[in-house]
Amino acid sequence: MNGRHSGRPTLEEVAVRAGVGRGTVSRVINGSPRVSDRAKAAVEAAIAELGYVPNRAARALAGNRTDAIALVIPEPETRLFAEPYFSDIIRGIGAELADTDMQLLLTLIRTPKERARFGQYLAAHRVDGVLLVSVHEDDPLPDLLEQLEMPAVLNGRRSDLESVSYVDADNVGGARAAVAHLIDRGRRRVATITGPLDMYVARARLDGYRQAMADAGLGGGAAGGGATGGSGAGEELIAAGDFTEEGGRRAMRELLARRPDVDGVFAASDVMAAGARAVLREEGRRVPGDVALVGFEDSAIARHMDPALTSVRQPTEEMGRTMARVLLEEIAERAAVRRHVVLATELVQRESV
Amino acid sequence: MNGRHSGRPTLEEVAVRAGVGRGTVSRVINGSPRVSDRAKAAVEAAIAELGYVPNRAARALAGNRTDAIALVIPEPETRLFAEPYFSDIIRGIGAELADTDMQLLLTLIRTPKERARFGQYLAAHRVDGVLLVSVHEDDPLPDLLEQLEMPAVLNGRRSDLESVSYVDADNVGGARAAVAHLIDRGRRRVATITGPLDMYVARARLDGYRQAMADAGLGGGAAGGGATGGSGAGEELIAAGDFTEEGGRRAMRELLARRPDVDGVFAASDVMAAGARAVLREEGRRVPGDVALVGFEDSAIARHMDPALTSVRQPTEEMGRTMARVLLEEIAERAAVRRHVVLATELVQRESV
DNA sequence: CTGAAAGCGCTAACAT
DNA sequence: ATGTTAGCGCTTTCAG
Repeated sequence: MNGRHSGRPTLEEVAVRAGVGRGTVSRVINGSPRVSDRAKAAVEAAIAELGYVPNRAARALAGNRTDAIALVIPEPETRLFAEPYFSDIIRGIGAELADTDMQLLLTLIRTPKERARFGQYLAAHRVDGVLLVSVHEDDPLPDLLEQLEMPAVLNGRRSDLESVSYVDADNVGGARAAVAHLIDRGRRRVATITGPLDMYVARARLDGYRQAMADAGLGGGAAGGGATGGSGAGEELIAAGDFTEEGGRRAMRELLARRPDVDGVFAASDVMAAGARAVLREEGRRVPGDVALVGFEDSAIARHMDPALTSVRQPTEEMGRTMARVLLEEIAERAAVRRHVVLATELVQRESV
Repeated sequence: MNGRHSGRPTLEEVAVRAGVGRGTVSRVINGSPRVSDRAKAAVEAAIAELGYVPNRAARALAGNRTDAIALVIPEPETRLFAEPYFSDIIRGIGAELADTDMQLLLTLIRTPKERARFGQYLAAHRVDGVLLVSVHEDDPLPDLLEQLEMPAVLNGRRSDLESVSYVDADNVGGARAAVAHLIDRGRRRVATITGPLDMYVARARLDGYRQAMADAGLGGGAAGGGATGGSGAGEELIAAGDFTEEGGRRAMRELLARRPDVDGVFAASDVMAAGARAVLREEGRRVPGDVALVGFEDSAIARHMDPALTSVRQPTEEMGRTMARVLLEEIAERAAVRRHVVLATELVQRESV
């Protein structure tokens, strides 16, 4: 009735080999300080000799934890935000997790049904924490996570009042710098192509645009303090996009129709900037000669865009790293301490403008 | 000594509620046919009422499996092959796994040390199977996997003699179609920019080039049957790249130096095609007027390249799907049946050339 | 067809 | 400091 060993040595065998009890072996493995050096050495030797590797499942079962975290990616977003952004995030997360024995579970959520099932998923204690990217304002997942008291970190935030821990780029600052740059270069009729305004990131970038315009005394709207509201004459310099190239095209056409004299455009994403540039060229405008473009670097295509195109770079990989670090901390302390991290962006000037 | 319930209902509770034994509940959950309809109904009702979700750790421990597979990505490759390729693969894998309760573990391997640790990782039975992308010819991982009798599926293959299961795109066919296309359009001095020839995928694409050249009676080398060997006058139309844009530039310059009269180029990746195009333009050649370009679509930038640029499209997402499907099959049958799947590519003609 | 019982390998509380 | 013991929740014989 015994002995259908799966081949691999168990903690028990290590204990025997080392001439100690199982408890001691467990303590050594988990780095408990309450072990004599002698015992510790013996155990470590036995582990090495036997090639012992702890069984995760057993550990998870007994310890009521999984040593795994989930990276949740809503499927639609994966397309929108151009993939390299995620790649970098993932790279960062991976880098941070490398020293840990924490596993990274990839969880793609594509349907509302799967979204619903996610609750169960978490409930089943299948992960110690959750990393969430591309959260929309009305995303119920963060609240669910909070209810379940599940450690979680968002990439970005739903609003200024985000309660769940998050790591975000300084979108306002980045946008502001981008627009200020255009203005510094002598552009006066600077327009912006926004992202979908139900996303905080899009609103933040629009805010940055407004602030920069206001700072320069140009009529970019009512802002200056950070409020997204505000309307006025400058509104005709604002066109809504949706972070897609086609959206960028549409918005650029709209802008051109409303203000043929536009001489600078800040697009809230490089993909939209690419679309805008295409339209500008079709319309016979020189870029950046007639119209200068600055985009937010969300995607790899930035590297393949017009070399003269300046853009706002986000510390994407660093964000991934930070997300993981924050999550690990949150898991370590059982307390629900929320952390809000905003990382600086950088204006990468490609050429003349 | 008991009762520090974690809150969630257990199989035992379901059994009590349904008025059956634990064994029966387990059978129902695992879809065993050896259960009466009555018992099954009772158990299902109890499960629904209690909101029972099986505990994966317990299951893994008792069943000696994990219901998880690992997607292994060598870090360096992640950069090379431009990320969208992976994104699509992952999307496909995710889609296929959605109906399963199989988990996807993301495993980034960046250092030789981590590569070494991977053996332990597997040994600890932490996954039921492995998905491997971007395998180099000298990659030891596939062999390790085979030794361990671990179900595994590669994306691509190390050579024509690959022993491990794989899912690959028809690189030879794609390259051949691309070059044939150029020749059909009247190009006669068609060159190729290859990938690193220590990768099968690069050799396969070169083979395709050679075959098409030979078919047309143009001196593309000695080939025709698939051998990569072969030299001759046509060799000067072949330049080695490394799948990077800069590599594409270098190769293009080389080509131009050797054969200023080149009128068509098949680049083994779109990233290199982009580099080649940049050089061509710098040199004052019109693309595709003077020199027509066809690239293999590995990356998203294809979408942003010259609209006149025709390219070879791979069924990337489908490949991911297939990989997952094949792996699941391999896991299901305990036997080590190797499957080799080659999916067709498609020539996407953008415009005139 | 279905209970009962024996673990899977580990952690953690309890005695020493 | 360390051995012992009792489970964690599930799968799987083994008897009926």
